[in-house]
Amino acid sequence: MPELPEVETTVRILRPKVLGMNLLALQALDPALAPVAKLLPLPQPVQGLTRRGKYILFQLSEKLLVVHLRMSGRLAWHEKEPIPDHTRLILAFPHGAVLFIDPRRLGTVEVQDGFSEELGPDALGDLSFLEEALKESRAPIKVWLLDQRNIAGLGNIYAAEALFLAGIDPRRRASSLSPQEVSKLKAAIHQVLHEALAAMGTTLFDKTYRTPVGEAGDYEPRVYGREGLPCKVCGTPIERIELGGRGTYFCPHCQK
DNA sequence: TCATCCCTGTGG
DNA sequence: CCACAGGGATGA
Repeated sequence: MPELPEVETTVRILRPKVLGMNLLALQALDPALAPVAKLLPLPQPVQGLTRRGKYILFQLSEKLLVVHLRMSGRLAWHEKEPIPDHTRLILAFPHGAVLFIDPRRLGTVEVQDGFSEELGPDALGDLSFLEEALKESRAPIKVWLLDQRNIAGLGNIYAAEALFLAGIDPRRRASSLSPQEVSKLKAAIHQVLHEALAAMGTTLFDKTYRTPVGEAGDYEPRVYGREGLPCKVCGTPIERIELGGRGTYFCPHCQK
C-alpha cells in the first residue's frame, strides 16, 4: 500500500501528536512482535518522527524504533474507539496511542541504535544524480525505479505514474534514456509525488490505505490499475504487463 | 537478474 | 478455485 506520499502523510499527521511525548509502553498483539516490546527500554520521550524512503523513524531518547508498512500496514492514531482488527502493536502514550495495523503481517517494526538501511537518495530531493546513475543500469527503467537502493520512496503506483507523465515506456533500459528524457523523468517524479502528497496519498478500491486519523487519500492514478480503460490523454486502452514480477500499467501510445 | 517466499484478504 | 495485491529479502 504505502509509498512515499502515504508514509510522509502518516508522519506529518502523527508528528504533532507524539513529538515530545513520553512513549510509555509497547503492547504486542502479534506474538511475532513480542521481541520488539521486550527490547525497548521504556518510558522514553519521542524526540523526532521522520521518514527515510518508506521507513518511519520514531527517534526516542535512547533508541530508534523503525517501522516499515510494506504492503498492507498502516499507523493509526487512537484515543478511545475499540481496537480495530489486525492491530499488531500498540504504542501507548499518556493521551492516546499509535496503532500498527497490518492484515498481511508483512510490515516490520525494529529497535535499532542508528538507521542502517541501504537507501538511495530520497525521491523528493535533488534528482540530478539520475543523469549518471541511469547510465549504469541495463534494467528496465521501471524496475530500476522500484529498487530502493537506487532511489528511495517510489513504489509500484508512482513509478508507473511518473513514467506515464514523462512519456517513457516502462520496459526501456535505464541506460537508454536520453538526457532530455531523464530531465522529463525527474520533473515527472516530483510532480507525481507532490500531487499525491497534496491528496494525502492514494486509496484504491480495496480501501486499505487510510491516514492515521482515518481519511482516504484522493490521488487518482492516471494509469495504475486502469487496464483496458482509455488513456486520459489519448484514449488508447491502458495496458498491463509484468515487469520484475510486478503488474505494470502504461499507455502504449503516450509512452515510447 | 530472476524466481520464490513472506502472509492474508478480496474479487473474479 | 485461482489470480492478484501498494514491498522487499533471499538464494540460485
